[in-house]
Amino acid sequence: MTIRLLLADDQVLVRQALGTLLDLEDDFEVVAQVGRGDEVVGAALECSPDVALLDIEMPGLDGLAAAAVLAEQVPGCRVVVLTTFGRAGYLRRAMEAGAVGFVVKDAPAEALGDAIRRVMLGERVVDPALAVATLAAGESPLTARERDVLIAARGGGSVAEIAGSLYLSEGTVRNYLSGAIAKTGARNRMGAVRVADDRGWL
Amino acid sequence: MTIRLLLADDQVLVRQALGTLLDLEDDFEVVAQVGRGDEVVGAALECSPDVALLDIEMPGLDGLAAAAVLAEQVPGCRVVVLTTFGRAGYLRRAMEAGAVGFVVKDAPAEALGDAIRRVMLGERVVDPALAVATLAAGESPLTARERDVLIAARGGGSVAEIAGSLYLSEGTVRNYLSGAIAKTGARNRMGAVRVADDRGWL
DNA sequence: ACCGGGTTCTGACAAATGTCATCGCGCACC
DNA sequence: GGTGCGCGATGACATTTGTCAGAACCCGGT
Repeated sequence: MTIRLLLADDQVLVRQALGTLLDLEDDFEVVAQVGRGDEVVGAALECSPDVALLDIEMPGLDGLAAAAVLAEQVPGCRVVVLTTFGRAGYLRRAMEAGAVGFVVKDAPAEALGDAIRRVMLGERVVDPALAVATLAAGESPLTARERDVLIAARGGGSVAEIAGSLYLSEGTVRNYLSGAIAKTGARNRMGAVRVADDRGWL
Repeated sequence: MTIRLLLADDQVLVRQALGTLLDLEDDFEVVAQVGRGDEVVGAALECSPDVALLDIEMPGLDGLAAAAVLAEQVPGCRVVVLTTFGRAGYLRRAMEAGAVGFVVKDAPAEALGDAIRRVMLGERVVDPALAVATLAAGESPLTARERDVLIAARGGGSVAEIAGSLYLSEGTVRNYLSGAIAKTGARNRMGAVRVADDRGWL
């Protein structure tokens, strides 16, 4: 009895390579391949895969959002997030989105097959080192607005531009920025953006 | 007669998948796989591949630097750069480093095989759209020092920290930063870093 | 009804950043 | 030998950031 797989990754070359690799295994069958997050659900409804392998960085809809929709609309399909970056926040958000597995592209190929087979047995599969890092990063101490401001600041704009895009006064933006800088332990905006981003707080 | 390939990519999963994909073709044989830039030359000397496929983002030594060393020390080996990002500056730097091919991971799998076969015939292979973008981005207008300062600024440090790490006075750093901001058309440090980075000027 | 916390604003202040003019030094090019 | 350009520095200045206190509002909990 073969395990039916859906593969979502925006890099065609990587997706095809991964597809061939997995198809070589006797118990795997890649039944759908998509290159955009917003095509995931449609393909899953059509092909009813057992496991969906989702990259995070994708156009249209990111893999985490796609996982959330998938968990809701196609409950029979287990989600394994497969990503380049073993960033702490990604893991937490993946779990919150209903994923049951999390594999980094740095892992050896057997680890992927292994993970797929184990989630089919009902297990949750996560790299232990990454799990520790995630716990260490902890919950975000940022308020919703501080988060918004940091996201807007990521683009590199001035306080005036951030204020404009969020319809806030400049003083308010400076206040939130100040709070975010304090909470992240950084010494300026750039540092705060980097820290918060790394920890997955954005 | 098979074409001998060396494959360099730090993401094990991607590398293995790509390896299997290429090995399935009758006229390809993957004779070496490495995960770090500084292992490329050693492996090439040992296995004498016809074509080296190099990712750019790698630990140790980046793919562009590896390409340069390879072109010098193993002249019989053609270099094809294989990267995630079709960023303008990468292409130029790859060409300067002696690469004869440039393939984006967004391309379909046949494009890669095609590129390999064509470089073996002595052709140079580059995605035309990317070539245009590269020409549009133009040569870097930054002086060597402006570039250094921007690179140091990328980490998010203050002027004092940048000055310290480059052994310059703070005023000088501010001057270079100012010049870089003007030349990139940005309105502050963050913007300048982003623009210059995107255009491959760093 | 009261308290606490998040949101939004203002005003004031210090520190960091960006701009500009100007100087001397060395190197390459004509 | 002069000219131009990049490097490195200084000083002065305007602007932008970051910090802090205070005040008003809304909302949820006790």
